Amino acid sequence: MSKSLLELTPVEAVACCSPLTKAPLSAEQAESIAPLLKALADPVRLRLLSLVAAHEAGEACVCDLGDAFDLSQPTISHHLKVLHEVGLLDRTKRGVWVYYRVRTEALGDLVALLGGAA
Amino acid sequence: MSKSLLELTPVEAVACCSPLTKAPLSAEQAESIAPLLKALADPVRLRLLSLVAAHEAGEACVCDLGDAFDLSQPTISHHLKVLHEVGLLDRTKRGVWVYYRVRTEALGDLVALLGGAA
DNA sequence: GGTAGATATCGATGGTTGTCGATATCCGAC
DNA sequence: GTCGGATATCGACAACCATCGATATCTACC
Repeated sequence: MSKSLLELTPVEAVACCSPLTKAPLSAEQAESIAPLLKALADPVRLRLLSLVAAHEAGEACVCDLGDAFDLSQPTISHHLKVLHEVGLLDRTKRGVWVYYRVRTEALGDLVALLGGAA
Repeated sequence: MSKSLLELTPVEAVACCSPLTKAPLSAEQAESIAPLLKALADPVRLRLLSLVAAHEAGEACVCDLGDAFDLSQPTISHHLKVLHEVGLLDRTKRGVWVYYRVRTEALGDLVALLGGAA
């Protein structure tokens, strides 16, 4: 590979490994993948991801997402940023509004890592 | 269902939902599932799970696991407890030794939730 | 260019978590 | 029964994180 694992985003790193049930993860692999799971391991972010994924056209405007939560606008923005930074959400600005879209291949790679592909 | 979501272990709860890309998770569902992902979202626990899963016969003795890490024995024990409590690892004591085994159906349910089954 | 609305950033704070050393518990062997 | 080794629990501490209010930035529109 051309880049070190540590230079990759978590979603890129997760595609590098065979299923964790087949061969033990190296320490470096685990360190690269854990941030992706950490991003998912929050109830608010789980729901945000789910809301975006299940939204029509596979994308959702931030203005639609906040209403589902009893949280401040900065907090929602923070969670979306976390999901974006690990590579789970794509971000597009159209006019005043910002739209997020799920990077489905990222979820697919994670599923493969967890052994789903078998 | 007979039990409330909140009475279930995370691995039981994760089997309750359609893939999060198909329908938005409820707040209650997300709260039930997040602990399972939180348990996975640590590099040491990822490697522990992987080591156990990839070990011969699908189970591993604690005495075999500690050597792979530069961590104290209580820390390894703590991480194994976390994985056991959320339902990802089964625990069996044979004599002085304790063996852990991956609950593969738990991983399978998680994969289904993340959309792997499609 | 000034204003209003949408989203992001900043700084602070309380709660959570990974780690450790010390200690407890459990079990087999002698 | 007691000794030694394997594992778990406890209490403490530092690092991390979710959340907030205040504020900044960006864009369309008048």
